[in-house]
This record gives sequence, C-alpha cells and structure tokens, in this order.
Amino acid sequence: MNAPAAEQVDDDLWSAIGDPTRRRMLDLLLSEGEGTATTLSRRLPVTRQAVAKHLVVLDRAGLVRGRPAGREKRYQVDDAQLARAVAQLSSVGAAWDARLQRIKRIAETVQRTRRDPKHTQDQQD
Amino acid sequence: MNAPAAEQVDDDLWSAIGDPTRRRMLDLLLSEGEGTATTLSRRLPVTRQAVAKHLVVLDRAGLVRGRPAGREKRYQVDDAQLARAVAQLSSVGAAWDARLQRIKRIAETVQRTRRDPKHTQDQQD
DNA sequence: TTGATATGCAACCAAAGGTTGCAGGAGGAG
DNA sequence: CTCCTCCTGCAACCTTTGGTTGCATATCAA
Repeated sequence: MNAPAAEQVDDDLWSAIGDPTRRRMLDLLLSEGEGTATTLSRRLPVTRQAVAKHLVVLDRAGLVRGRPAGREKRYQVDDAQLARAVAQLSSVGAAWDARLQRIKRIAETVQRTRRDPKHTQDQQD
Repeated sequence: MNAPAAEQVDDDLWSAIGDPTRRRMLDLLLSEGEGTATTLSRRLPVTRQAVAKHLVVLDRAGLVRGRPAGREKRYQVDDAQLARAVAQLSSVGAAWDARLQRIKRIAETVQRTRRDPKHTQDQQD
C-alpha cells in the first residue's frame, strides 16, 4: 500500500448515503420492509416530493428498488447493494484508522529517537 | 434496541466527510502530516479557494486544526476527532448490517414457516 | 359518477461546491 | 528601503442539489 488509496470508492454511493434524509429513509425502509414516497414522507420532516426525489437518487445508486403496485409505488432496500455500501464505509474507516495508527507509531519512534539518536530506521509512508 | 436508532450521529460530522473533496483532503493531510490551502490545491482538481472553504468546514467540524506560520496557514488532522468520526462511520455501518442480518433471519423463518405452519414465533422488529 | 388518495411534473428558492478577480500581508533579493 | 513573489482572505457570480408549492393525472372505493 503506497499510493493515496482508500478512495477507490464509488463517489455516487457516498453521496447517496451522505445525505441525512436519505440515511433516515434507508433506516425506515429497513425497519418497515418497504414504503412509498407518501408513507415515508409522513415520518420525515420533509414533503412527499422531496422524498420522491431522494428515492430517485437512491434508486440510481442501486440502493433501493421500486415497483408499482396499483396506484402506489413501493420501494424496498436492495440488501446486496446496501451490504456493499456498508463494506465501503468501513473500508474508508479502516484506511483512516490505519493511518492514525501509523502516525502514532511514528510519533513514538520519534520519541525513542530523541533519547537514542542511533539506528534511525525509517518508518515513513 | 427498539426505536429507529442508528442515527445518533452528528450530522455535521457526516456532511463534513460526506464530500469527496474533503475526504481526499483528509487523506492528503494524513499522509503528508500537514498542508496549506495552496499545497493541497496543487494535488486536487479544484482551486485554492475551494480548498480554503473546505478547510473552514473541516475546521468547524473539528476534524482539522490550522495555525498561522509566517505568511502561510498550516493545517493538520485532529487525530482524536477523526478517530471519533471513524467510530461513528462504523457505527452506522454496524446498525445497517444488524438490520440486514435480522431481515435475513426473518426471511429464513418465513421459509421455515411455509413448510411447517405450526408455532409461528414472531421474530418481528 | 364522484370523491379521496398516490403519483408525476414544473416552477421557484436557498444553500453548497466551484470559479474568477482583486486587495493585502510576509519573506527574500536587490 | 524597495521591489518582486507567494500565500492568504474577501467578494461576486454560476451551477447543482435539497426543499417547497401548485397542478394535472391515475387508481381505488362508495
């Protein structure tokens, strides 16, 4: 691991789950199994139309699938895609974590080195 | 765990790391230790001014701290805060994961129930 | 048929990410 | 000290995006 890395992630996916309203929608869809723009909007602080737009975004990101049912259109989470999203989330988290760890190690090395100026084995990136 | 939950998360923090440019900036700051608006902008596809605005956002979110050094202003990541952000990231990921797991269990239960219509122990939310 | 409800589309608004342009402060060479 | 360079900060402006209101359309039920 040498390059900047850690950002091979679909930016689309990120921006999809980056929005707080959309995250709440995913929560709702997960806990209730499915929902329409109307039912979701009843439990959210935004209008039905706003929810509808978010559903389009989530749909394009593949996180959610909708099918018409009579006069309404029911949406539900695409389990596989959301699982993938979760994986990417934790991937970025892990990358940052790793860097933080490395920084901590370097800091300690520097401490050691100051007391003991010999054998300065480089622990750089 | 009964309520919607999974969204105790600082929305500020999320929107801070929700932006792809800001994520790349964090990556850069982590890998290079520190940087100014100018140095960062040289390795990003946006102008110095855009980077400066992002630095303000990151600063307000507490993820980054900047101190003046002569004519330039050097920024570096606040390790503790970023660690906290990572924790929240994986927290949301874990919550979704848990729900996905539960859904899978329920699905299996339904399967079982179909073959064996007795003792339908509810495994609902 | 009529009424209620769900969707879809369009116009319009405000905030956010970006850009260009410009004024000003801090260092270094003369 | 002066001039030139480089980095910062501020302002105006553009575009995208999350949100709203308003209206037309389709479906279900009485």
